[in-house]
Amino acid sequence: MVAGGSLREVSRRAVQSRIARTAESLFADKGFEETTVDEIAAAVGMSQRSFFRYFASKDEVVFEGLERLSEQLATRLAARPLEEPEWDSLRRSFDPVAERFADPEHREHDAAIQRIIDRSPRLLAAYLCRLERLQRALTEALLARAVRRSECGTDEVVVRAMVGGACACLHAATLHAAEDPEAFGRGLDRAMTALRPAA
Amino acid sequence: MVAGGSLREVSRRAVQSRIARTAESLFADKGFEETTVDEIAAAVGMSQRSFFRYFASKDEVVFEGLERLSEQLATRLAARPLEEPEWDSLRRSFDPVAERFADPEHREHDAAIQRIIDRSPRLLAAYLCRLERLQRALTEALLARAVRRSECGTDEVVVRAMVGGACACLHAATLHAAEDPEAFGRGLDRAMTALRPAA
DNA sequence: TCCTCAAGTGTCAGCGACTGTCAATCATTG
DNA sequence: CAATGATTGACAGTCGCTGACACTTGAGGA
Repeated sequence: MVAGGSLREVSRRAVQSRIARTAESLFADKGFEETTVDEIAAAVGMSQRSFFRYFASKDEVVFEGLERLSEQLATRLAARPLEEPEWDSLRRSFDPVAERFADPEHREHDAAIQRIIDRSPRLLAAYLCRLERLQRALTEALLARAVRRSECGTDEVVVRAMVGGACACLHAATLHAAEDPEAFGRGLDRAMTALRPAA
Repeated sequence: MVAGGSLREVSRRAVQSRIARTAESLFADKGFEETTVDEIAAAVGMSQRSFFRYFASKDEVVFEGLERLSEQLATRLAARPLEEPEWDSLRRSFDPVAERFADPEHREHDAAIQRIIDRSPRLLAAYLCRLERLQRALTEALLARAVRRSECGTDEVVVRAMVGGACACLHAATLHAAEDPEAFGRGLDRAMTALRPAA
């Protein structure tokens, strides 16, 4: 577990976020598909080849921040108390997302990114892929918890479905928040209350 | 609403499924990413350009059948009785999927396709995209139903989340069925029973 | 001080998905 | 038979992305 990273990694991160900022403004202006990697690289002042040394693909630029948030959720879930009902643990692990929506500055930025994603089928696909990966991570966390509680009879399908259901609530609230950003938290709570499993 | 389509469309469909069959066997042999469109076209006996006249992208070949199944689910849901609880309607609209898993011939074919999808990140993304589209369609169907029952107070976020939860059950059962195809139906029922909303 | 080594970069060449264009072909219809 | 419209192949081009190689630069040791 490395916290900050070496000096080299820090400067690498700095370049990455410079690229990301530049690219995002281009995407917002012209759209994702209409912006070529060459243009981004030129705007940053580097060759196309170097762009691909910082990001494995054009898609990744957009999801730079989301990746970190996603990891945060998984570690949060793992840190919840063992006795807490799983549904509540899932809800609590979503808190960082709600906090981002509460902070106006982050909200503005995230909304811009979401607009970019919604307008590009390719990006939507990539986004859903990340969501799927998040679900796998959350499922593993819950399964590991079940083991630690020495519940041998845990039904993997049910856990997977429950995580999927919770993430569906998150996704639905996010879509809803596209129209009314303030309503994210309330929407999420309504959805998760309505879908709460009986057990 | 056209049922069969004109003679031209029928022959077009025939060519499409010939391409699809050829492509699938190539994918199964060498993998999706490792098979070029040129190879597929050559194997079918046409130019690459013509391939793209039948399929908008290389991805689409794989999802030819799934698309139809998806439409089937949406129309099924719309046809369920108004009084039926939404969760039950969703479960019933999934019946065609269960039936496919029950039929050994279809199951074999679908399992092959699923293996292809699972081995390619790009295809997984495309698959999740279709699932998302299915969710949109199902959500619309349920919302339309609420209108017909003249329930004005329907919470769109909750409906969206509920559909998402049901589809999460479907997805979880599908993943589970990758290991044990016979267990699809049981897995789906366990998941949907466990996640059934209280209301 | 000079040499060396490693990291970062630019250039170039190439692959594969996909698109636009145009001319040739083929079947249909009058 | 001639005109028309749909289908096709051939070709050229764009864009995302990768591999190979040469160059620069800055840090550290001889």
